[in-house]
Parts: sequence; C-alpha cells; structure tokens
Amino acid sequence: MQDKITAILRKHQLSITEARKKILSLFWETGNALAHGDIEQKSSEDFDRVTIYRTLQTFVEKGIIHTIPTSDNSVRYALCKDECAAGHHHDDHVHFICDDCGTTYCIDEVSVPKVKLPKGFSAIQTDLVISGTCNKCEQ
Amino acid sequence: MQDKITAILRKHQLSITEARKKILSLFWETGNALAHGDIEQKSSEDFDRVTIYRTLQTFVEKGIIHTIPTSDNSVRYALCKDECAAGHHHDDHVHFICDDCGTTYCIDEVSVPKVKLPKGFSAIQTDLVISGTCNKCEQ
DNA sequence: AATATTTTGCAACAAAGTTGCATTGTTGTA
DNA sequence: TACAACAATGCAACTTTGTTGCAAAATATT
Ligand SMILES: [Mn+2]
Ligand SMILES: [Mn+2]
Ligand SMILES: [Zn+2]
Ligand SMILES: [Zn+2]
Repeated sequence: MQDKITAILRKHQLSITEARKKILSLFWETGNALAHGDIEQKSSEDFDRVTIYRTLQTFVEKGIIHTIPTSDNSVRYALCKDECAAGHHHDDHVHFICDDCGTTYCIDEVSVPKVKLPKGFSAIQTDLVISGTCNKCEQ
Repeated sequence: MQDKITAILRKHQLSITEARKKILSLFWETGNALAHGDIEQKSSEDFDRVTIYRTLQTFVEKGIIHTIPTSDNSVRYALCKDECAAGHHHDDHVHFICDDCGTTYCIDEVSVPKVKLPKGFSAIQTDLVISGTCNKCEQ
C-alpha cells in the first residue's frame, strides 16, 4: 500500500513527501471523492492548510486526481485511473453526489454520453454530475 | 421589460423591491449565466453584498433561477424557463462554460440524456456541464 | 556527505460567506 | 390616503476559505 503510493508519486516525477503520501493514502482509503475541507479535517494536525491547497493543485496538474464540479462551492477531488497524465485527463465517467450523506462517487461503470453542441461550440471537457440518494442511504 | 420583471416577481409571490428588480434585469439583459461575483460587480453601488446572497437564494428556492455546478468554486446562476416552480426545477438542458471568456451558456436546444445508474442509486437532479471554446471565442 | 532543488510552515493578508438586529420599504386594509 | 403588519435591506461584526512571499526544513542529486 505504501509501495503503491510512492510508486504513483514517482511515476509522475514528484518528490516523495509526508504530506503527499498522507493525502494520497486518504483518497485510497476512503475510495470516494474528497473536498478540500474533508482532507483538512482528516489531516489538520499533520499539515498546514496551505500545503493541502498546493498538494491538490499539483495532483490535478499531474493527472493524479480529477475535479468534480458542484453547486455548493466545494469542488470534490477523486483519484484518476492510470490513463490520466499531466495535462490530459480521461475521466469520462459519471459522478454522483448523495444529498443525504454528502458522499461523492465516481461511477466508473457509467460513461458520459457524447452530446452534439450548436455550431461554433467545441468541447474540451464534459462533466455529468447526478445528485440524489446513494445506495447506502436508500431507505 | 420592467413589466415582465415585476410579473415574474408577482407570479412567485415575492414583494417587488429595487434589489430584486435590478438583479432580475441583469439576468435578462446579459442572457447568460452569472456568478455571485458578476452581480456584485454590476450592482455593488446599488446594493449590499448580503442582499445579493439573500436574493439569489430566494430566487433559487422560488424556481426563478437555477444553479450550474462548476469546478472553480463559483457557482453560476441562470434564469429558469416558465415550467420551474418553488421546489421543482425542470432545467434539463446542457450548460457550457467557455474557458476563454468565462461566459456560461444555457444550451436550451440540447437536453441532458438519461443515464442508468447502478442498483441503489436514485437520481433527483442531473447536470451536464461542458467546458471548451464558445462560438464567440472560436478563433 | 555536501550541495542543489523542492516542499513546507508560518504569517500576513484578501476574498467569500454568515448572522443578528435596527431601520427602511412594501403590501394589504381601513 | 393613512395605517398597521410584515418583509426586505443595510450595517457591523464575525467566520471561513483561499492566496502570497519568504525563511526553514526536507528531499533529491552529485
Ligand atoms: Mn471521477
Ligand atoms: Mn440553464
Ligand atoms: Zn448517501
Ligand atoms: Zn467564450
């Protein structure tokens, strides 16, 4: 597990630091997407807030994590699959945010459908975000 | 135009105030979606920041405007069509955010495709947000 | 092990968002 | 039109979130 994490950092040519290992392992352990605030709560005793901002930014740039847009001004981040690289994300799956528990899921098995845009518009990224009730909160 | 605006407010049983008329007319004039910050810039001399927060919240609750999720922690708001009402939005069109000029469009002519979710997940709202280059910024 | 490079923490700051309460504005009724 | 009831606004004070520069610490390279 620690090996896996250092391997990811090495692969993306990032120096291996405590903060990066810890934040990466948080994503790995929870399995779901995390907001900046979530990470801060789970590691505020270990690291400064600023380090978290900078680490998340680095991870996005390197293609280690991707962003998930939200309507509550709290972007979520989730681990990318192997195909993602610096400057080129390939996370074309659907995202789900539970209104009950707030958990944000990468629904890897459902891919984002292609849509045809009006003349003059060209797409670089498409995000499909669904909110509702997740399988754990289903009554 | 002023008539149209007061009619909307009346229809949703909101008292008619300067702030609400001004903010609604901003949406009407620009035609595109606006972030809180945009509205603040265009009306900061007329109204307090707090009033803008409260007005946007009221408009969303009443079904006058809808939110558009983003990955930059700055939710956009846009006018709803007539079918939206308090507690029930029906804005199932695609949204487009231009990476160049930042303009956010409601693409009314393209509707959000239905997707089948894994067992246990039930959707309440689906947002499809595309970013890229808009028809005005196309080289 | 010594040096070069990168990352981190801290401090100071700026921007964004929230809340309570007195004042002002709006609405419906007399 | 005047009045009372109610709702919206402005202001102040505050909290939370995000940014920046720089010295110290950690990591990588030789
Ligand atoms: Mn994802
Ligand atoms: Mn829209
Ligand atoms: Zn849930
Ligand atoms: Zn544009």
